[in-house]
Amino acid sequence: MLKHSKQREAIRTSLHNRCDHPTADVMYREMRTIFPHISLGTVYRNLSLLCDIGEAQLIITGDGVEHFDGSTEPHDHFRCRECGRVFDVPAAEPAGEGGLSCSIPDFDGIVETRATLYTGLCGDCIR
Amino acid sequence: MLKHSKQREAIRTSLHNRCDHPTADVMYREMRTIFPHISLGTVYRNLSLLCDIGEAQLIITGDGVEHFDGSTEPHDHFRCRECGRVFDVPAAEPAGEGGLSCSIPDFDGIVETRATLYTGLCGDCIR
DNA sequence: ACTAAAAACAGTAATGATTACTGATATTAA
DNA sequence: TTAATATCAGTAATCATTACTGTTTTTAGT
Repeated sequence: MLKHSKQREAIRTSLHNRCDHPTADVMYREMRTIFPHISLGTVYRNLSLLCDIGEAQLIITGDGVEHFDGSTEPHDHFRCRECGRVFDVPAAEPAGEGGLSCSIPDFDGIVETRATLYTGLCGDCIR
Repeated sequence: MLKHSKQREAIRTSLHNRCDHPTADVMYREMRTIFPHISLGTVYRNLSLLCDIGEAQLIITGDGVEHFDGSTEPHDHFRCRECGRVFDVPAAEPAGEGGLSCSIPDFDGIVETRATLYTGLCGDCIR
């Protein structure tokens, strides 16, 4: 049974208002401005919980840390290898006509999720 | 300057002959049957080196461990959430006509790599 | 073939992100 | 109001990966 908590509410609100894709540590530092005694474990637990209930999504970019995305709309990501920032990009394929199940030809399993990650140099880092 | 080593050669050969996508630990256990005193650090170092020189590729699946792929042909991956195995699947988009640079519309950066990961249930785990 | 420079090694310690544990506090259904 | 329990803060444990250290192996140049 899920109970309300100020900490979780603040984490969820902040994540939804952000346009970047913060790590748990970044969220922790932001939350400490509101709750000076908040625990890093609380941040991890609630971010994980928000992902479980579909109000956030976990992004693995290969940089060794978990990123969290407040948007659950289907879209892809681009990580700049220079500055490390993660940007949203439009989904490569429209979710319509067949959906994920038809994403892989000649495959006898069930596809539940698809995540596409681009890497390279962002516009800022080229200049 | 790159020097030859028996350990690296064995790691490379084994990785190229495998059809799965082993972790460093799996490779370590296999290599110990050939070199009983091989170090885990040696396995990590050489797997990383093979990736650097383009003879292997690192796959991040979000299961918390690094997987390595002996094939550098462009293709995507599917990870079964039940058994954890990682399968190859054909690349979603042909590499031709424009290549990666044109993968993202209205993007002012440079796209160097694209990795698509599907998750779900494999055929075996459905049954 | 001999030798010296340095690449690679085995073994081990350190790092760092994430998770698990513990006793206290806050929330909520009855 | 109260009892049950979800959540909390604080801290310790876990575990994959990386870094360090002294030794061995490889190889270019003589």
